[in-house]
Amino acid sequence: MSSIAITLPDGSERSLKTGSTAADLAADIGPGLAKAALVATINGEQRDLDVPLADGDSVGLITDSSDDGLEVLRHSTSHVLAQAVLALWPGSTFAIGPAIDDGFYYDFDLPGGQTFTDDDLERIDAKMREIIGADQPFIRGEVPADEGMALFEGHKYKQAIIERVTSPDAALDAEMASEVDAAGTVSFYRNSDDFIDLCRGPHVPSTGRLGHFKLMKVAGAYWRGNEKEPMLQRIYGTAWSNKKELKQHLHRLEEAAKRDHRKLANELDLVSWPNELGPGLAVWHPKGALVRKLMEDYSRDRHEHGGYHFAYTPHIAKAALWETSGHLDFYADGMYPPMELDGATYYPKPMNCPFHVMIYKSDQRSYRDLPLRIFELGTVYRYELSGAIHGLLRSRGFTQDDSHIFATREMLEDELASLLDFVLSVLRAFGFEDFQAKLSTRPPEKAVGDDEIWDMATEGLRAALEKAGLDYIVDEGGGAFYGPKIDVDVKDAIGRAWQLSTIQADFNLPERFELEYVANDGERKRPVMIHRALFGSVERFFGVLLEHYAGAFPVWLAPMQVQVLPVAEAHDAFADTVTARLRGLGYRAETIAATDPLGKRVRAGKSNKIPYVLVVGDDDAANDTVGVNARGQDVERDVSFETFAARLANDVETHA
RNA sequence: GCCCGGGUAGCUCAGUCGGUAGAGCAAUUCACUCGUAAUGAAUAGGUCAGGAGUUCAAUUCUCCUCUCGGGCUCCA
Repeated sequence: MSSIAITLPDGSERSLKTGSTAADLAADIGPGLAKAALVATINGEQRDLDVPLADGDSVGLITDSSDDGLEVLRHSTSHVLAQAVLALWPGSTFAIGPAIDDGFYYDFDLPGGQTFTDDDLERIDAKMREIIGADQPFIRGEVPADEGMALFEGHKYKQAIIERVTSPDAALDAEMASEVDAAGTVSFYRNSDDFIDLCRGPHVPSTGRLGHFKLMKVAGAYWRGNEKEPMLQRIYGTAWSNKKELKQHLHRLEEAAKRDHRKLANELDLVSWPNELGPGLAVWHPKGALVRKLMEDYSRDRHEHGGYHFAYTPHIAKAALWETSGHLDFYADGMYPPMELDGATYYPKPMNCPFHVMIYKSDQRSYRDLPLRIFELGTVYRYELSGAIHGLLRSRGFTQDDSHIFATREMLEDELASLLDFVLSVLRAFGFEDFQAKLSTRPPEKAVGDDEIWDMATEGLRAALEKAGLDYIVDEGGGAFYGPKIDVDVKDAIGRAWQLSTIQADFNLPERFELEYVANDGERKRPVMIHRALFGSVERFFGVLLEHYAGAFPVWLAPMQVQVLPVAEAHDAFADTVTARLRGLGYRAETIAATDPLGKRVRAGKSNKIPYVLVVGDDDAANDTVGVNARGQDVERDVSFETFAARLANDVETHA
């Protein structure tokens, strides 16, 4: 047979000469595609373009306009990074280098424990561009494992990978999966006489296809992600199909940096982290505290109307409580150390749950009392690793909007459904519209509770998600040992996902604390507990809101809602009456007296992201009007006070 | 906790190849009284994160500590 038939993704067939490769197919279809194609899918599997095709193959061509193509491009760029580093640091060795979101990384071990500095990135970048300029082909080879070991003589991490993936019971981890095939043979790619890398592939045909990349940063990373293993030197980069995409990505990073809540907290005078306090401990300045109070007030109001009972509990408790709860057994590392006094040992609380359990236990409970919903804004202290601390998003002292719901098994499903509705409703009130949920089910080992209750709770959570019409993924076996859970992520204004709310069933604490209620048949039964945090932590939620709104809080949350600017000193008195009237209506308003020029005061108001900056002059004093500068909008002159007040009222009412 | 990089005025930063520091903004005072994103001038403000070492001399070099940032790990 001198020709083969190939099926294309659209179902059409194409006839090619025997021995043709995927690259030939691309060329046959058109020169544009020949240039753009990076890899092929052959019968559903990604392969290099130089792979010969067989009669009857289904073949698709992947370009850099697809996610798959970008991934290949990034993976190939990581190889070029490795080649550059190995060339520049003789004696260095390399571990793994996968594609990741937006880019790639590669882990290295430099001789003599050397480390990269930021300056090294420039040298590496230059070397990489040299390699790309040389347009070296990526040539695949395959050898048995033992030959592979010889091929990577002196490269212990590569050898470890070969051993790992070719051992019969190799549990392939995801990171290594991109390195090799687990079929007793290993594949590698040769770019030049000096460089080969263990790799499953596929790769772009040659290094000349690459180039729109930027090395971003140097970081330490443990070999195999295990803190017991050696620390390797990781270089991160970003790579795109063209210059414009790369530029846009860098621009997005800049925009995200502008929204950094730590930067905004400083600029807007909301929160600070004095070194004197210690890592992960913040002080809330008046403006930040005001926003937080508004958030908390809103939360309390919703909970009050949602059938919750408020509670307050202490910040410390004796060791016995934490022994019963189990925290000292499995969470001691995360707890602040104990305080000894009066012959007893006290711990700061890392969680509120045991206290709410105490409230439950303070009385004999009937099924008629259930569900019992306890709510507290409870401040907890956790000893987070110093390197894990991140502004308000991860701190050592924070306030959970913590609810514990005690219910019977029979009530579980309805309760979970209404809880989820409640959570979503409150999140929407804060301007979040886009949600993604995760349902985590029973872990394969070590779980408490019988099958029946796990099923009931898991199905209850699933039903709640279905009923709410929420997108969700299932993390099989991802639940805690004490019960299944739902985590809710929200997407912010620039598309980043934040995990905020959680609803967790708990079969463990009711056992440990021997909780009971009297059922309608007089029997004593064990209730189920549900942990539910909505903001997660007030501090973290505040940080997320700050980034979501880029500091421009909606009117109902803005620490200062209106500034009134008299044009000149002659108008100070009228400005004061406008301010006083607004305050009388319950708004947060202030006059900025005419000591500075108007332009300067307008600018300051805008910089502080004040929702409304009003300017009042002669005309306004005469006609009881104001000049309205709404944040982000053009000036409106001669607006009557009443019209403006109605607009404010509407903004606050609708949370606009 | 681990790897890398930082810490200079309230803020954003410059600077000193070792001779104890500078700008802009902010603050204060004075003048200007102004209809929409920075009026002008003057003044004040710093143990150059802290400690130790080397040196005639350290903010600068070295070491340690604290702390911040980026990652890793962790977040039952």
